[in-house]
Amino acid sequence: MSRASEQAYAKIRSHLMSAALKPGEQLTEDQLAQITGVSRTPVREAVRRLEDELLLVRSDTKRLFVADWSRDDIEEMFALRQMLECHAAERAAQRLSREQIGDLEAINRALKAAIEQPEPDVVRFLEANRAFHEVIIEAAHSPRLGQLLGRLVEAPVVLRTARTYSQDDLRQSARDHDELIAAFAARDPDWARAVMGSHLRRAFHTFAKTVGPPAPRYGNGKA
Amino acid sequence: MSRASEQAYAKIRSHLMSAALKPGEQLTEDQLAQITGVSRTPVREAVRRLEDELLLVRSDTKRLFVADWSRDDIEEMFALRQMLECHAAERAAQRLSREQIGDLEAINRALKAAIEQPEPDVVRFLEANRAFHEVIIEAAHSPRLGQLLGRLVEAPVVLRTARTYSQDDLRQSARDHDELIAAFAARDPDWARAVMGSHLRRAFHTFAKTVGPPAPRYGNGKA
DNA sequence: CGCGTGGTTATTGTATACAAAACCATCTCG
DNA sequence: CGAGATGGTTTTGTATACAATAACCACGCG
Repeated sequence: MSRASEQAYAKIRSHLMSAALKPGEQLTEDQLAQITGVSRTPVREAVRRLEDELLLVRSDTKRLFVADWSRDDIEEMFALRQMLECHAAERAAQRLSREQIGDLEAINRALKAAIEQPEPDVVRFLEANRAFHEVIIEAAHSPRLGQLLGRLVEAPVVLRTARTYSQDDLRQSARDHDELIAAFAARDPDWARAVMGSHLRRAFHTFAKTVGPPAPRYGNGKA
Repeated sequence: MSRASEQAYAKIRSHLMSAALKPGEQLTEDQLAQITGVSRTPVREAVRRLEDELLLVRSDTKRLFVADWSRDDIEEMFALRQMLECHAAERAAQRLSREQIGDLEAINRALKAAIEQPEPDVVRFLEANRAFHEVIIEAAHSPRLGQLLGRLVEAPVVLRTARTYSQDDLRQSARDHDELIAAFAARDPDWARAVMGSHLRRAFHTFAKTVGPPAPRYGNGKA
C-alpha cells in the first residue's frame, strides 16, 4: 500500500492496540486524519482495511466505531480460525520444505526465550507466535486461505492486548508448537491437524477466561 | 454503501459478467470512471470491494487487472467453500426456524420451475441457488462466516457465466437441495453436513469439466 | 546489436473544496 | 405534556486538481 494510507493504517492500529481508542467509541474521519497527520482520503482507505479486519465497524448509517468484541464474537472467531488453520496445518504437513521446518524450530526457540525470563516478554512472544503460524499458512500454499485467516487472527488479539498471560499458558503453547513441528517432520497431516486443533481450542479457553463467562444456553442478558 | 460507489460497483460487476471486460485485461481507474459515469473517488471504493471479492487483482506495482482464475484457483476456492459451508449447514440444522425451512422449500420449488422448461432458465436457477444457500448461511448465525463465504462464492460464477449447464446437472442440484431440506427438517447436523459436502464437491467437478483438465500431480505446463 | 539511461507519458495516490446525508436540539401544535 | 416537524451543525460522500510514481520509448554507448 502507498505511503500515506499505509502510515494511517499503522497509526490507527497502534492507537487501537494501546487502547487510546476504546471499544465502542465513535470516531470521525477528521479526527483520524488529525491523529495520523494525513488527509481524509488515505484515512478512508485505512479505515476500509480496518473494517475488513473487524477492528472498526460502521453503524447502519455509516458512523464509525471501534469494534467491541463480545465473548460470543470471540468464540465464533476461534471456531472459524480453528477450522481454517487445521486445514492449513494438514496441507502444510504435506508441503513444508526442510528449510521451513528449520525456520519453525528457530522461531519456536525465540518464542521460548521470550518466555523463560523473570518477567516473560509478551510482545516478543506474540510476535514469534504470529510468525510461527504464518510459516504454516504460507506452506499450505493456498493464497485465499491465507487471506481469510488474515481477517480473523488479528482482531481480538489487538483489541485485548491488556490481557494477562500466565507463564504456564505460554509454556504450553511452546510445547504445542514442538509437537506440531514433530508432526510436520513426520509428514503426518492427521497428526498436524489434531495438534493444531487442540492448540487453538486451548488458546480460546485461555483467552476466554479473561473476558467473561459463557453466554447462557437459552436467552440472554438483553431479554 | 453510498449511491455513486454502489452504482460503480454494480456497473463494473455487470461488465465483468457480460465479459465486456475480459480476464487478464488491464484496467485504469479513469476508464472505469468513464464506464460508470462517476468520478475516480467512488470508483476506487468499488475497485477495493471487487479486489476483496477477487474479481479484480493488482500487479506488484498497483496496476489493475481483471482476475483470471485458473483451474487450481477454482479448486482451492471450492475446497474452502466446502469447508465453510458444511460448517454452516451443520449449524443451520440446529437453528433453522420452521419458517426458514418453509422458505427453503419455496425457493427450491422456484429453482425446479426454472429447470423444467424446454430451455432451462439458467439465470433464474443461479438466483434461486444463491438464495437457497443464503438462507442456510443466515440461519447458521455466524456473521463472520457469512462474510468469509461472501468473498468466495461469487467470483468464479461471475467470471465464467458463459459456461453451459446440462439439465441433468441442474436436476441433481435440486435433488441435493431436497435432501438438505430433509436433513434440516430432521434436525440432523451430521446428515446436513454430509449432503452439503457431496453437493459442493459434485458442483466443483461439474464446474471444472468446462474449465480444463486437472493440473498434473508434479510439474506443470509452464516448466 | 544489446542494453542501460534519460526524458516523456500514463496511472495511481493525496489533498482539498464542496455536496449530501445524518444527527440533534428546539419549537410548534395537538 | 408529548410527538413530530424544522433548521443548524456535524459527518460522510464525491469531484477535481495536483503530486508522486511507474511504465514506456527513443537514443546513445559499448
